[in-house]
Amino acid sequence: MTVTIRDVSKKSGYSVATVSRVINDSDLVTEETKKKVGQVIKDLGFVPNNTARGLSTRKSNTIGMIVPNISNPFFGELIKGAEEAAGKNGFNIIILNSSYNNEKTIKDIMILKSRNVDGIIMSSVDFDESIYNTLVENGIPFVLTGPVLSNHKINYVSVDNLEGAKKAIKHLIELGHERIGYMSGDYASYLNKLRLQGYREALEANNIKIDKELVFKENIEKNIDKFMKMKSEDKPTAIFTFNDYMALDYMEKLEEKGIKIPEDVAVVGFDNIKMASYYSIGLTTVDNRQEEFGEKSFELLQDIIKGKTEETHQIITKPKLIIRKTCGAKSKK
Amino acid sequence: MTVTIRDVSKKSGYSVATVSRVINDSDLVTEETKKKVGQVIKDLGFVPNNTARGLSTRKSNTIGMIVPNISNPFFGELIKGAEEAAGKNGFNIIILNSSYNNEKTIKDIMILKSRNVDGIIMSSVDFDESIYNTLVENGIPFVLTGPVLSNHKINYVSVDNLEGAKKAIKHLIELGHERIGYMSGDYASYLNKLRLQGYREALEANNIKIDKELVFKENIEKNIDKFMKMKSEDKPTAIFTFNDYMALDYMEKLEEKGIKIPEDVAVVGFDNIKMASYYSIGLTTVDNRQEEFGEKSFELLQDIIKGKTEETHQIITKPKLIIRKTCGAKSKK
DNA sequence: ATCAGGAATGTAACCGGTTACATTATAAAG
DNA sequence: CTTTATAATGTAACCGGTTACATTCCTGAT
Repeated sequence: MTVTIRDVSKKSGYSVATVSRVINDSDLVTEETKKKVGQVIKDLGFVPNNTARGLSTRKSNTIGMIVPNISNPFFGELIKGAEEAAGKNGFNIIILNSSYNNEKTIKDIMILKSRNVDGIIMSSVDFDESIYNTLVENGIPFVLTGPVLSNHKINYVSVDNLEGAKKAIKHLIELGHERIGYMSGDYASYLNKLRLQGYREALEANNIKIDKELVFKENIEKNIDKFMKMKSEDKPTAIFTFNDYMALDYMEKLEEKGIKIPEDVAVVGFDNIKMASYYSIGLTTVDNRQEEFGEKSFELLQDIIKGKTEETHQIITKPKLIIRKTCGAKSKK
Repeated sequence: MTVTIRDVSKKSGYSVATVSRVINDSDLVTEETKKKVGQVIKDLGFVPNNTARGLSTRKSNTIGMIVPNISNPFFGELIKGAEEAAGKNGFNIIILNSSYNNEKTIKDIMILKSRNVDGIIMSSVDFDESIYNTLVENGIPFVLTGPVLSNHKINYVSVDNLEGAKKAIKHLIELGHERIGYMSGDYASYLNKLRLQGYREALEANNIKIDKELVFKENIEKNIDKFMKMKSEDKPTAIFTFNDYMALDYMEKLEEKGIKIPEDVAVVGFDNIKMASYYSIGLTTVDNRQEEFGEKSFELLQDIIKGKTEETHQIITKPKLIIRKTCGAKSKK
């Protein structure tokens, strides 16, 4: 039923090898034969079977992508960028949802291995030793997205988190704030550490001494409690949050308590998730351009797969501050 | 380097056929041999090569999924549901982004064909004849998500749009509204038609005569203009929008003009996108449960692939009204 | 005219599984 | 103790491509 290379061979009078060469646009074959065979291919509606191809070449032109949560647009954009770049290069993407679970991630890696993917783009928040080992032992090329805390030299693409945090803080300082708080949750990720460090460095660079009381590292409820109990003159006049999701959460809680944003306290987030841009929120934030990320991750992975590069690469993109309403900056309108 | 079935065969002393049977848990093989061979498989770390498997079985255990925009959480949730259901059944998903482009969609279908996917879940907004033909001519099982306007009997999973619209309108009527408007954009999709019809039927069922002036079918700007120019006694006191994205857009524009929601006009959307749930928005809307959709789509597709069903199926899920703030209903809090 | 060497094409093994069919072992029946 | 049916295992062809190596065909040099 399905048309194979041998059908094309028979009908065209050329051998399967030649047909194969035509398919792969080899320069071992004349322009004339290319035309003739090409015509037969069209006539028969022949489409090369990628599975068969993959078996003999040991390549699948497929890359795996493991993300914690597909429905989170943050990852959605990442996937979109990667998918587009992949498509342009004849690759397709198999998506797996790890649900933030490392055991599941390892299973996923093995699934991808059995499918002979050429490489994996990992967006695992908590990249640990067991994941690293699984990837390396199975000889699977991979690229990580996001900042990576690891003793191993690893390929990754990440935004410059330090720089992003600094831009946010610098902007707040320029708006006249001196008591700037940092609010995260109580889960101490490496990412959190980096952004907090950026916060500190920016303050120091502007000769503002760091007040430990302004670094809120408990869970959201406790942080809000602490904030509410502070004397007004002690309260921060601006808050930089670990990420946009948290910023939204904090804003919700603060507004419930009657705190006005940005009048009483300015807020700046990180990530620039879609929701941040919605008018009634207008969250000022640091854009880390997920889509571009996805694209770069794929490109790096492709270079690795094709053996264009031997060393590991750490690609750090520059973030951009998106000024909206919650920081209290005057809009140009 | 990679361990193959023949390595397992050699080391275990059994033939490749028996090893293959063990892998596939065939009951043609003794429990004892299963154990023995199983041990060798473990020892060698053998993982069956899915590509080779796919070549001989002509199955890939892969399904393709074509969506218009991966980064839109609406589709993200759909993908998530499908991915999870697929994973449980040993399937993986290749994602393709059609960017709302039908030509791209057809190319994507051919790519998926060359990859021998077992079936496709399509979430094409504008499912036309050419797409239908491509799928059928290539003998690819497929399931559509969303309502389908087609002369052909097609497998699809959709929410009951009529019912959803009716629930929304009924709720507004119960809140005391009599002048209820319908606002869409000027792109007349089948989906739009269905929801508009639900709106009409609900009004009629409640003996409210339909006022053409309250159906806004121009583009958003024009509709807003028209609304603003209406005499206050003519203005609708509540608006049902085609979907949540539009609801947000309309709300933004209306609030810019000083119209308060829900005091001046109540708003109800459709889809229950994530943003709708955010506190400062609190959009009352109709939930069509995308994730469940993805799951059901996969399950239906699987039945078709496995030949469990001959006829076509139209699965219609029941939507649920999510009452938040924009409809003006008193909150229970 | 003869030959070397490169270009174009062909032959057939191979990738790593599956499975129809063949064979052997095992047990029940005559 | 055959015969026969059945269960367990083995042999080898096959899925549809790729590609190393072999072959044929030209062209230009001697």
